[in-house]
Amino acid sequence: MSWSIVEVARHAGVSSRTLRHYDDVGLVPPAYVGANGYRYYDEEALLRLQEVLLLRELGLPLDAIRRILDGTSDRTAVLREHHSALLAERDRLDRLAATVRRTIEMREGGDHMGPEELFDGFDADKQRQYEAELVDRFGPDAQEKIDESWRRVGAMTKADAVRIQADLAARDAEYSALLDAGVAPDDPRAQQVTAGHYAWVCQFWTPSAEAFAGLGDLYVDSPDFHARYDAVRPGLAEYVRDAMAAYAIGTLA
Amino acid sequence: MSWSIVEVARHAGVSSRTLRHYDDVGLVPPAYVGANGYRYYDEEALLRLQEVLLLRELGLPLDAIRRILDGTSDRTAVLREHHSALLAERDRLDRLAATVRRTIEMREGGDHMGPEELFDGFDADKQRQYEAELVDRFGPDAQEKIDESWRRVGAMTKADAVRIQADLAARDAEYSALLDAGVAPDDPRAQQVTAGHYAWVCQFWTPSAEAFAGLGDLYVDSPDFHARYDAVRPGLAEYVRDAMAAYAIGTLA
DNA sequence: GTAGAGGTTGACGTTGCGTCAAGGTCAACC
DNA sequence: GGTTGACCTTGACGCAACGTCAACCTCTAC
Repeated sequence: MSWSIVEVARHAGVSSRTLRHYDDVGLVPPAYVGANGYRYYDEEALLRLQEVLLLRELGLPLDAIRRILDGTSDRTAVLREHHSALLAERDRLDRLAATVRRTIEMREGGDHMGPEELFDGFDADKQRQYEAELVDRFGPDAQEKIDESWRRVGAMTKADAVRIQADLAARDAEYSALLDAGVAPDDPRAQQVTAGHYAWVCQFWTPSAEAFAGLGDLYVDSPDFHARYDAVRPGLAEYVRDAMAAYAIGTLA
Repeated sequence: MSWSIVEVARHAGVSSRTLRHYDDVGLVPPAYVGANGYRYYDEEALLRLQEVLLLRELGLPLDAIRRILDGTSDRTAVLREHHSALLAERDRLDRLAATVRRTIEMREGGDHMGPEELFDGFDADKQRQYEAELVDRFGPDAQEKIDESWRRVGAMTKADAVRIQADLAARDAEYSALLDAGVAPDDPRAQQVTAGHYAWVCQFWTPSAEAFAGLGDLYVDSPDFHARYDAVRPGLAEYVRDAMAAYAIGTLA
């Protein structure tokens, strides 16, 4: 016995378009094509279709389904791999949802402060930008560092912020004086200031050597950071970057 | 100051193809196009790009990003909605992973039995097919019922299975006799048999009226079930379906 | 013959690019 | 000026799994 495409589609709960697609890709061919050009399906084809629909329901791609049904892949192995992929994707979405939630909370404000309040003129969105840049540059590990910095910042008070800002301003001045005096960025005097700078950053997160040097790059590459340093003194962003790079190589590595 | 597309791409960590795409869709236009036809980006364009990349990192579609940046959508509202969608998708993947895991376990066997052992000639894959069909027909709520049936079946013994199979065979014979005697499916005599049938099904799961009638449909629509009933007596599948439908309307609804 | 349901092929669309072809532009170097 | 290699353009096809639509043929009942 055989059925037309619309009969099969109705019975199987799919569209005739889907069935034609499956025929086109060789996944579920009809039993035969009539003289009228119509597709007719028999019971064997229906059973194969049921198998396909079941596996598709599990989220497997059509190509994987074909390999299973044609016996070129082991069904259990494919399902295991798929299971792992599903768990990984679920975890990724979980983390992403947490990131979005935190972004929402940042925008709505709260009692605790964020690092943006430690940098004049920066807002939550820009901070997010720099975090994304860090992750882009150093890979997903950087996200852990960023999360760590949020925890530390979350524990700070306004008084802490005032002290940290004063500390930052003082270091700007120190770097600027060294630049004026023609002290090379890798000179011990400059490196002493950079050690303080490093300690300052460690209030938020503990960068590796590479990350610390990368942070210096960010000061130069980012228009906001660059403008901020140049407002203190032209060329300061590059100077600080070079001092940080030297410190990363000479002390942190 | 302005930068060429490759300079921007390198700095931002995206491809020039991406930048051209963003220009094409009006999301991040360059500051100007030179006489040579090249795109040049200024700081404003870079900042907009950073915003785009940040929001894309959060998983937002480009169209949503555009609406946010153009001020036609409220950023927080969009993020809230996106957050909900992410959680929903995460949950869906979680459930799907659990289904896949269970499918794997079924294929690897175990000590406990499945309903397929209660229906001669059915195997794990076909059972999965029918579960998928039930979910398709009645929505995700059916999955809970299926899960419930697995728990009940898991607690059964082989002796239970023998009794249940004998019970099933007896009911087949009863339905067949009624059909032979020309008793209408909604006749009280037939409905009495169907009451027993319903109780039989309730050993596995407790169907709603709609689901019970749907199960009857499944007996007719599914080639395997249909063949099984027809092996007892031609036309029996339809008869049972009609009896079940009458019982669903007259007693369960 | 007509009307309506059913069926075909062909083609475009979806989202966000990756890849490639063909050809022009730029800058450094000889 | 010519050459080379990097850079840049537009145009186009591909990806995965169909949904949608147009144009036209087929089937069945009236």
